[in-house]
Amino acid sequence: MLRVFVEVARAGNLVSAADSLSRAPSAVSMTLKQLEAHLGQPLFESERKSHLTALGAYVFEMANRELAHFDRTIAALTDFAGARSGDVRIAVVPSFAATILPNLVLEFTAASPNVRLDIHDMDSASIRRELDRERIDLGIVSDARQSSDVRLTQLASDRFGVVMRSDNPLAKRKKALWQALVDVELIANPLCERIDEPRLRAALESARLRVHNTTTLLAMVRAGLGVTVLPELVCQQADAQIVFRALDNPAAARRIDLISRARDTPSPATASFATFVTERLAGREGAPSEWFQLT
Amino acid sequence: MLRVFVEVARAGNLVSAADSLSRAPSAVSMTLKQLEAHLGQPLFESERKSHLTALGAYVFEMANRELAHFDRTIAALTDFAGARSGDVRIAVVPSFAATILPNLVLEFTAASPNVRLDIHDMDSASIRRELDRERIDLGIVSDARQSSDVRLTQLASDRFGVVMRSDNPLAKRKKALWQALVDVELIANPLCERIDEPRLRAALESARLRVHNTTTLLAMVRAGLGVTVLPELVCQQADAQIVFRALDNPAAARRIDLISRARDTPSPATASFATFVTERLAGREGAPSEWFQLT
DNA sequence: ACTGAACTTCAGAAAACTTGAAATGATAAA
DNA sequence: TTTATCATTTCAAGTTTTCTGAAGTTCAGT
Repeated sequence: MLRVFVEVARAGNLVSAADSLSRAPSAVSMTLKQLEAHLGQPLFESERKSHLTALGAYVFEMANRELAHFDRTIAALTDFAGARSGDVRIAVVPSFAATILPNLVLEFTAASPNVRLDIHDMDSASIRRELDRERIDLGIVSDARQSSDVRLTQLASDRFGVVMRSDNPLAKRKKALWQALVDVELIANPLCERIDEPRLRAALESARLRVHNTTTLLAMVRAGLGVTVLPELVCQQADAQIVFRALDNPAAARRIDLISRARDTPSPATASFATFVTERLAGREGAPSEWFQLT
Repeated sequence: MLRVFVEVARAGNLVSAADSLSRAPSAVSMTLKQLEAHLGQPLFESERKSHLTALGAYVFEMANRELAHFDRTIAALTDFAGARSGDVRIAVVPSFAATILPNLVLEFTAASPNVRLDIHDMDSASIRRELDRERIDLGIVSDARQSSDVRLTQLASDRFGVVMRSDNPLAKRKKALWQALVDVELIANPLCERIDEPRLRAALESARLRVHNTTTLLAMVRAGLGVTVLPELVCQQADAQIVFRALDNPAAARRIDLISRARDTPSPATASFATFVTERLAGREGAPSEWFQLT
């Protein structure tokens, strides 16, 4: 009713208003009459709808404001529903956060300027905890355990390999890398200890150094203190002095998984980001540098 | 749709929401489904409508605000239309403004607290001019001339009479007052000069004093400088020292008229005040003190 | 697995809205 | 003043939307 009235008042006559409302003039006339009946007063001075009464002027002003307000509300609602706005809280393992994530975020925010991403980086166990506490909406973790509480999607498979300084003799060797590990100075680290391979286990037994922090670990390798075994993604952060050689036969890899609370329906913005990340990366293997091309 | 959704979200279940909306549950269910279809996302976590999704929570908040805003707008519109709010600019001749108007305003504002009255007092000619310039909505004037530009309603008839100090011999006389004027010291004034009566005209011819301002005029009478002829309403402002004796045979009176622009539809508030004043006073004659009883 | 309450689906009924034709009213030109 | 024209309203009939009650499905709690 208000929309019809505003259009007639703006147009100054009923016929062209009916036209822009895609209604027959009689329909517009009747709606207008209903509104006047509701208010108990005429809205126009004469039968020709060109001059407003005092009431008409007042209603015109108020109705314009109301319609604008309503349209804004509906736009906000559909934007939110269409994930064109909203907040997404994400926690990501550091290696992914430092390598793949930036490009993903760049592209996503370009497509969805009104979605705000709130990104934390922490280890997988913390991510899982924060997810349970509803402090984050999505997590990107490695080797997540299946559970009824989480919805899990594998994003990629991250190969393990030997990490060494470029002048290391092993850098030229392509095969039998597992066997070679036994003979070199190996620096242990938590990431590689989950691999179930006898030759690696043996090498780790005799390791004299164990380093937790990745940056420090790579610094050790760069200093020539030894080689280590890491997922390819982690090495991406290192410079050209560091060389990565994938371990084959058998291949070893960790999964990179996207997790969310199974009990909740994700917010549209969250769902939108999750879908975006999944479609960009799902099930990808091979060199991390090829996982993601910026379009 | 928003109203239905908000009610269901508030109630926490569909059946009682349907009840308070006076709809069958199936109708509510369908409306809800439509809204979800519009948004492209579910609004509730489960089929049982107790837990909102992130989208549901957002829509609930926005819809609540929107509905409140809308209801306020509609209330303002119907208030204005029902003249329960608005502005009325009125110009009134001083005698009326000082005597009858205060009680009228008192009663009107009590009944319509959201109508704001903007009251000026000025002479009839100025009122007519201000009305034409659309600087006032209503005028209360004396002896307005009929015209196609103004809508005119007679509010009352204000008798002329002789005004004298209480100790004047004329005060005891009830009859033949016109004749008596010839023999007394008459103070001329513009108001009485419009009366077409030969004996008054003769008396005015020989008047030695002519006073425009009413307050000064009454002060002259009070000082015993003579008697004058005034409408009863004007004398209401005077104290007990002043006596008014109506002139009969023939009776003389001025009209008090309510005027507004004929070309405009008055605003509901204006119409409401005009109706109120008219119904309270229309066509009244006799002693002004009886014109208006505060109820 | 059963029960009962909550919700959904469906088809028909009711209400609201829309339309085109004809009548009415207003303005402008003859 | 009359006539012509155009805008608006009224009316009856058609169309769409919304609503209802009955029957079916799902879910939580026994």
